[in-house]
Formats: sequence, structure tokens, C-alpha cells
Amino acid sequence: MTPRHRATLRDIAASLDLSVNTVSRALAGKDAVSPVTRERVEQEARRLGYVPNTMARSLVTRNAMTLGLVITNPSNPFYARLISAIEERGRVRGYSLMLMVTEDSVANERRVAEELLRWGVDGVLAVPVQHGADHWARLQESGTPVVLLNRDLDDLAADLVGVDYFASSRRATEHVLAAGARRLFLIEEDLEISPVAERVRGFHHTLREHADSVDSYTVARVPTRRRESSSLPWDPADSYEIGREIAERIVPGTAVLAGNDYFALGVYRALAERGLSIPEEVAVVGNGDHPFSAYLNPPLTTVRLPAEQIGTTAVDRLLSRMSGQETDKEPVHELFAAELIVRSSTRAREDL
Amino acid sequence: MTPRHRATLRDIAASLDLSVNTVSRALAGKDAVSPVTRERVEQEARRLGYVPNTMARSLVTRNAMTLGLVITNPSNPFYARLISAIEERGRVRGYSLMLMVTEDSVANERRVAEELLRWGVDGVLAVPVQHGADHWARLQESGTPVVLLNRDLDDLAADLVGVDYFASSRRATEHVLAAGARRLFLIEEDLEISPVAERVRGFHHTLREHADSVDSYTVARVPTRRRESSSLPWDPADSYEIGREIAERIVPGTAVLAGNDYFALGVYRALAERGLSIPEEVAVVGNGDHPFSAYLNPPLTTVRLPAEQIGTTAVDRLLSRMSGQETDKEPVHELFAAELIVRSSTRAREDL
DNA sequence: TTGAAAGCGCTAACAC
DNA sequence: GTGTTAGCGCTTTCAA
Repeated sequence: MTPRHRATLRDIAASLDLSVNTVSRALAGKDAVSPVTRERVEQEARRLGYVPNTMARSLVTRNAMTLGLVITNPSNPFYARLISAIEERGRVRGYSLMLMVTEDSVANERRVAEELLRWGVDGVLAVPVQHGADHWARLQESGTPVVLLNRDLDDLAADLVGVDYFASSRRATEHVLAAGARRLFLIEEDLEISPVAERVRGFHHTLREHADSVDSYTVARVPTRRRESSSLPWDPADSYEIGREIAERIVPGTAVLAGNDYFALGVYRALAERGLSIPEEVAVVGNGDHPFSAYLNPPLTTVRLPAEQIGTTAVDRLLSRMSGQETDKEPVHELFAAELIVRSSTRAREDL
Repeated sequence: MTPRHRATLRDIAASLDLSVNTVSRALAGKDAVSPVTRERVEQEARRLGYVPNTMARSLVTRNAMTLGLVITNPSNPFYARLISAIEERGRVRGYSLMLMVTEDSVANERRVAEELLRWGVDGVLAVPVQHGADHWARLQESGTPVVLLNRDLDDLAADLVGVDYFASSRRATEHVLAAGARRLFLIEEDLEISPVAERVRGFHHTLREHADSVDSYTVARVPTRRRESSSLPWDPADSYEIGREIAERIVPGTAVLAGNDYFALGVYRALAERGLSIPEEVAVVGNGDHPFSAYLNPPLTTVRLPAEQIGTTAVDRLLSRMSGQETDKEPVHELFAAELIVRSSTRAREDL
């Protein structure tokens, strides 16, 4: 904790009787330096424990070598994996990460965007809250590219890297229909975000295609706790009540599609309490393929999300935008397929 | 994406025919400015869309208003909660967060510490990998306080904010002993980190105290996957094999204490496959109280970790150190109690 | 190959 | 109250 003076280029220069400039060039590995000088400089730098000042450099190069990462909730396991993937890819590419958490609050998001602007980060990756895109637009206008993660924003012309939830929802719905479901429930959090909207759309779309073989369907919205309090993890408790209501309306051939595996687990309990068995009496499908899902009783059929792929791609996408070669190119939406992992909580027709 | 010139103090000054300095003072809300001038400046700043340049300011104030947060693995749900708590507290206190991920690799950690040094962050919060503390010491020497999170480091004189794992382990062990366990298994990841060491110590300590009522005990180390690959989430699959071995050695009065809830879940399956029932034939205790645990079958007895408290306290601790008022004060270890949440995977004596 | 001068955008010290 | 000067640590002309 010795608040010792930190060596600067000037210190090295002084002690070697060189100009600051030469020292800078020597350390930067530029050509216009004699091998002898370079050696002396490097040695003195080591001796003095010199550490370059990134801020000073950034100020002049106008290059922060930093990416802003804006996440609604790090406790969402999908976002946690996204953070890892993005951090890793960013690091490989030489970028540091400024992490900001919005807790799904627009007010926070505005503040955060402003903060990123002040820092002059080179680019921003963001899971947007929804409602209000002007702060993102502002970043873009000031020359900071923004790439959206997982959630789309209608009123912002920005790249998006995410999941093809429409397709995955269709896939899951078709799966339970094929297994004989005639009464379907979709349980989603009531956040007005594109992933939920897309899954609902995929659900409806598929049901329309199979109208003859469907008796009834319901989209249940679980009130989110996230708007009130801070960044809470998902919790089966959130869907338990809904699960109980559904449990009362079970007829042979019922299927429940849950927006995430935690919701599915809440439903598991509600069903168990009524003595209903999965998949014999009810089929259940989750979303996210969280590590616990394969170990539930019965193992949960769910959708695996390509978090690593998304994180990596998003960073690359952002870097392309930052390179400036793509200016004026239309926003790109890259949606990756999510894989349905079939386990014992649903059954194929053949098994019946 | 218009790479439009960003307004600076000079722009405002020029357009108002004032000195840069006056504008700076006006915007900073300092006293030595006439109300009229201030009003004009603020208006012009708005008109020009002025955004202060944090780096430039930091360069002169020698105050980055940034904290470094070093995490081994954001997909660890405990660390995810820690990240949320720290980000929130930091933000409240006016600090931004630079997030670095080490993936439990010392090489990464070194690089990360260097990076933080270059950025000149004001303080660092870190979950250390273990082995090698010189890079942290280097940060301290250059005047950047370091507060350790969750894991202690023998060879570093730094504050630590974490969990009293020794106590929680004792508590859990006593709990299963009280419920009649005579053969005990402790399952931990084989990382050489203080939390694991402390839990093992608590386990042994308690067993020694109850030597008469214990027939046998085993500490099983699950080979970690984290050293090889990137930041993977915990997975019940990791403990499943160990669980199977244990399942073969079950006698009446067996208890399994798992290092985390995911490990406990892996054991659940292994036991179920042998037709062993919990808690009648085996008691199981987890660690971490992850949201799924209460919804397992049977609900898992586990230890709740005070992540929010730790995050908040750690930030405050760091800020005190940064204030410089505590220089030369001995390193402080703040360990918070973890609460044992008793559910149906263990049984109190009375129930027998 | 090296150095001098200028400046990134801002704040701090002191004069006026 | 306001302006002038200086400087944070670095890179980038441009001369020498």
C-alpha cells in the first residue's frame, strides 16, 4: 500500500538521458530506434517497474480498447455464460470489459449508457431492457457501435445476435403435439421482451398449423419479480402458483411449455402435489438446459441455448462495426438455432 | 454511427466566448461562477450534447472512479450474485466496474492484474485463483488496495470478505450427526482453495469431537473440469461417479455432505439408481442454496450463502482502504455466517 | 536514429 | 467571477 510514485516514460527518459519520445518508441516496439537504445530502455523500464498508463494512451489515440457490456441480470445463468464467452473473446482480441448491470430498469439503463459514453468505450454489447432506445441511439450517433444481445429492440437500428426463439418454440410445440398433446400451456415471464414475444408467436403459429389436433391452449404470464427488486435469480417459486392452477385443469394429453427450466421445476412440484405423473399425464418442456435439468426426476426435456456461440459472434460483430468498414451497412440479425434436448419429461408418440 | 466530432469544454467555451476553465467550473458546480454564466454554460452544453470525458478527467485527478472485479467464473451462481451485489454497491458509491475473468488459471490472473494496473483502477476486488500472490502484491505496492472475495490467500496481506465455511461445515456435520449419521462422506471439488480447506477442516474437527458416534468418514475429491477448459458451470455430472461409488457403500446411518447443490444433485441420481431413499437410508446436505434446491425431490437441506452481504461489505471495505485512512492497519478478515436450511433430505432425530 | 513541440480533454493554482 | 498558465502521461507530427 505504499503510495509510491509510479514510474512514467519521463522517469525512464531522465534516468537514461533520452527524450520521452524515444523511450515511448522503444517500448512501443517501433522501428526507428537503435537496438542498443531499445535494450537500455527496456532494461531501465524493468528496473523501475514501469507500467504504461492506459488512460493517457487512450486519450491521445482515441481508442479505449474497452468494450461496454450491459447485462440486465448476471444471475440469469444464460447471461452468466454470455458474460464468460464475451469476456474471453474480448480478451483474445485485446479488449477489456466494462460491466454494467441494469436490473431490468430503464432508469438504470439510461444512466449506464451515459456512463459508457463518458468513458468513451469503443463499442457496446447490451441486453436491452426494452422501452426507450434513444440512449442507445445516442451512443451510436457519437460513433460507438452497439450490438444487441438476445433481445431485439424495435425502434433501434442495431445489430442483434441472439437465439432463434421462434424456431425453438415451434420445435418444442411440435414435439409435444407429436407426442399426443391436445391441451397446451405456455408459461412465460411477463416481461415485454422479444424472446418471450417470439416464443409466444412460435407457439401460436404452430398451434394454428395443427388446429385440428388441439383442444385448447393458454399462454400464462408469470408476474416478474425483477421489476421491483434487484437482480434476482430465476426461481421455481415464481411459477409454482401458476403450476397449481394448471394442475387443476389437467386432462389426458396436457403439455406445459415453460419459459425456463426453473419455471418448469415449479410446475413439477405443483403437478407432484396433485399426484400427476410426468410424462404419463402431463408433458413438460423447459428452456435453457440448465445443468440441473438433466438430473431432475424425470429428466427435463428442454432447449439448449448456444450462449458461447452468441457471445463470440457478438464480439466479432461489434469489432467489425468498430473497424468502420461496415458503416452504413444495414443492421444484421444473427439468430442461432437452439437445440431441443429430449428427455423423459416428454414422450415420443412411439412410446405411448 | 456518424463519427461526428464530440463536443468538448473548448467548444462550449469558444461558442460562449468564455475560458475553458470557467466552463469547467460551471459544469462541475463549483462556487466561483456567476449564476448567469452557469446558466448559459449549461444551456450551451445541452445544446451541443456535451458529454464529459472521464478519461481526461481521471488523468488529471488521478482517480479512475473504477473498481476492478476479478472473478474466476461468472457461471458459478454464487459469484453471479456477488457480481450483482458488487456492481450495485459500486454504482451507488459512484464507481464503475472493470470485470475480468480468470477461469481459475494463474496465467490469466497475472495478465488480468497487469491490465488493472495499466488502467490504474482505484481498487480491486478479487476471487483469487490460488498459488502466486505476487501480482496482487504488486498492485498493493503501487497503491491499489486489494480485497479478496470468498477465498483467502496465505501469502498475501490483504483484506478478505467471505463466508465462515469452517462454522457452516461444522454446523452441517453436527446436523447429520444429530440425526443419527455414523458413516459420513464429504464431497468437494479438488481445487486447493480456502473454502474447500475450511469445510474439510470443519468436517474433521466436528468428527473428532464426536468420535464415539462415528463409524467412518471419507473426504472425496471430485476432479475439477475447470482447470482444463473455460468457465463451465457446476454440473451434477461431476459428482455422479463419486455418488455411485458411495452408493455401493451405503449402510444405515450414512450421510453425504456435498460442496455444492449441484454435487448433491449428482448424488441424488446415483442413490436413486440404487433404489436408496433420502433421507431414510441416506441423508444429503448441499451447499449454496441454489434456487432449484428447495424444489428437488426430496427438497435439499443446504447452506445459504450471504452473497449480497459479502458483496456490499467488500465494496465498503475496499472504499475504506482507498480512502487512505486505514493505511498500515492490519488486514481484516470479515467472515459471514452461512445459514443451514434444513429440508427433507435430512431428518432430525425426533423424526426417526 | 533521435529530439522538440504540440496536443488529447480536462482540472488545479494562481493571478487579475 | 473569470482568465492565464501549467500539467496529467502519452503519442504524433516534423525537424535535425
